[in-house]
Amino acid sequence: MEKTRKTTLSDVAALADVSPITVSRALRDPEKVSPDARARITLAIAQLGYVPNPAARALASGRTDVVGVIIPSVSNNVFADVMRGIYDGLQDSPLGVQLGTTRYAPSTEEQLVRVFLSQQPAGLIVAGHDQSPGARALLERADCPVVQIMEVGPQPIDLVVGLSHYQAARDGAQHLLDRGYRAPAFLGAQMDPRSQRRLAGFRDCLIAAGLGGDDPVVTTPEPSSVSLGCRLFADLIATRPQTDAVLCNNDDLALGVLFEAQRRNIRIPDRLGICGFNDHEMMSAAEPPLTSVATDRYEMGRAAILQIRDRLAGRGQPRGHAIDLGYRLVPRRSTARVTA
Amino acid sequence: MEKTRKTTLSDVAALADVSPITVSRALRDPEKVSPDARARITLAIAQLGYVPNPAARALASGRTDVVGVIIPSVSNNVFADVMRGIYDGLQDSPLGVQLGTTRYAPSTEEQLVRVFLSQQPAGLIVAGHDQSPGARALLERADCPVVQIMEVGPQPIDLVVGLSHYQAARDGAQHLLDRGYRAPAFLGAQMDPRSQRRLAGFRDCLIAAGLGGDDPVVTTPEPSSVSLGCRLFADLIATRPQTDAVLCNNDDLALGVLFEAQRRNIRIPDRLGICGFNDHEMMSAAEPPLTSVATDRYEMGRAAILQIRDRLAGRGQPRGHAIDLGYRLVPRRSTARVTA
DNA sequence: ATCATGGATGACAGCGCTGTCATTCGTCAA
DNA sequence: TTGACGAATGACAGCGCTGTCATCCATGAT
Repeated sequence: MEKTRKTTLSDVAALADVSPITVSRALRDPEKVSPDARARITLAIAQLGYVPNPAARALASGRTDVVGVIIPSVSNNVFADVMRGIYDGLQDSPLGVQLGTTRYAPSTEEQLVRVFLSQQPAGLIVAGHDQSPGARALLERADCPVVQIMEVGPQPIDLVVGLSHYQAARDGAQHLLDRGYRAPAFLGAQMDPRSQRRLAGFRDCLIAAGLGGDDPVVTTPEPSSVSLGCRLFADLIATRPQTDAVLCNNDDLALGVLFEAQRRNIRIPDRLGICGFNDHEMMSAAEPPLTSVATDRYEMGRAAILQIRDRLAGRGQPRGHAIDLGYRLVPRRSTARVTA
Repeated sequence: MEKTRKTTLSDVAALADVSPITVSRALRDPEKVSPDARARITLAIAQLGYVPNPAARALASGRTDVVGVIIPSVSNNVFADVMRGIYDGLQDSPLGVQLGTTRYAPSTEEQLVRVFLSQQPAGLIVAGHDQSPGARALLERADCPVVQIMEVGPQPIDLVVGLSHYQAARDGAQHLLDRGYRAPAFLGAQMDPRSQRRLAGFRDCLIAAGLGGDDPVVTTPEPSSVSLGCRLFADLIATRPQTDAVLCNNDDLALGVLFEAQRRNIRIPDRLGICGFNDHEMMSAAEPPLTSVATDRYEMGRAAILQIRDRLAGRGQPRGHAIDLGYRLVPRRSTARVTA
């Protein structure tokens, strides 16, 4: 097989009978090229099957069409939804994505920020606002839009799309109290900063209700899973048999609690109330359907990309702009106790 | 804030008192540089906080450190597991990932292949072996390793890591028959080519058992979900009330069937057997635990990357090499019928 | 002492594109 | 008719790195 040199801008230019720079402009900024030349160039590109070389573009212009995305993990289905939003937000744009995973390690995150920024990305999306001081300094100095997603909080670096996990969990806990549960517990896995904030919301709700005596909390740093929900719930009722409701740090755990409760013939919602977090699609399908605090992970990713696209188009929001996507308590049968 | 020019190879070279090319070599191929020079260079890099410019590297060398990954969707949790394997396989390598999603559209896939290949990737990972003729031609001509994942099949393009979905589903169906079920049905969503092959395995199993009379199959092109499992199962028993077992195209659907059966007080496994596909973690946690055909999605991603890394290191497998990761039937209570 | 050898290093050019001017040409007001 | 102006286009250089070949020097064999 013959080594065929890739077709370049100059090849297109020669065929279209213009100079290379005009082809470059036709690609980058069609308005600036006469309709006539543009037509010839378009034709030549099609005939030659020309595809621009992004490395050369990046080198010459000091910009890339890549958005860096730094998240803790790809297997967490919260981030799967976010990624779907990101990819949808990218539609009809020349942008691509470079994904990095921190595995919940701040040092890895800082390293990724450094590497991504050195590649002059079109924008950067990072999860949360608990970056290390070093990473934060780098991001503040970045000359591209930076979007912190997942969570709203104080002192944004640049743009923010998220919600208050503290409030969301606090409302979830309040819902349990409103339904007449008097000994709710908190179950958490993979206790990242957002989970910590949810836990704080739960605790404050109990304290405000005068139920803050002991601390009905079972957590683990292990990654979340349905099986883990079973185990944590087993631990919980072994140590606190009086528990009459659980606020779960996420839906996986809630599903595990449901299964374990079924195994032990614990009646839901009468003997035990269950509330999840995120409102994954399966929650409404379960039997009984499971209450959850709904978050819009998909929109989180999509909005983040749109923020970046707006900025690149020159009509973006100013530094410090935050979009609070909020949350929505979705009460279902798993907490529909007949109030005593 | 002052516009600080990025530090380049030459800056490092000047500080280390060597020529730029020696720095380049120290980075790329440390063996070829004297220990003395190497030490000075390492120091200079640290002092300056130098980070190489990948665009310049790519332009000059015609190679990048990016592996292109082309999958149908990021939200499908099968691919989430694959991605986790890919990222783990990347550990301790200079490689990065560029992800593209086809949304199950062959034309999008071909477009992505074209764009990715034009960027001279270090390797390419594509899902399945049902590429369009155009995409296939491009991939065959690619001058980088190409790994087809998910499925083993005839006429590999280059490397393959997968399993036989036909056999896996056929074994799943056979398991239902072995357990005494006599009217099993197939439930499928998002009927991509691999799902089609699973369906074929199911059908052939029934035919071989002399049960091939009608065609107890309910499918939909919609994306899979737990709720969809509920609905499809409702449709199924409305039209085929004699159904005594379901082989589900994936675990989401199986979970939906479980919930819907619970809602209708259909006893599992006696009145209805349920078998899923993939053996997602939740299957063992469910009540009753759900039988599934286990596949190793994580290893699929990891092995694909390792194949590419081996190739790049010059000790790779020859073109046409296929790794069959197989599958494993995991019988659980959901099909533990007391055989009549 | 001489030369072949190989390891270490360097000079040069160029990868494909775009930023920054400069140039050309047609149009319109004076 | 003339000059000013803006739209369209082009020339040039250079982005930061690496492939290729050339050079240098210490070593050991002759």
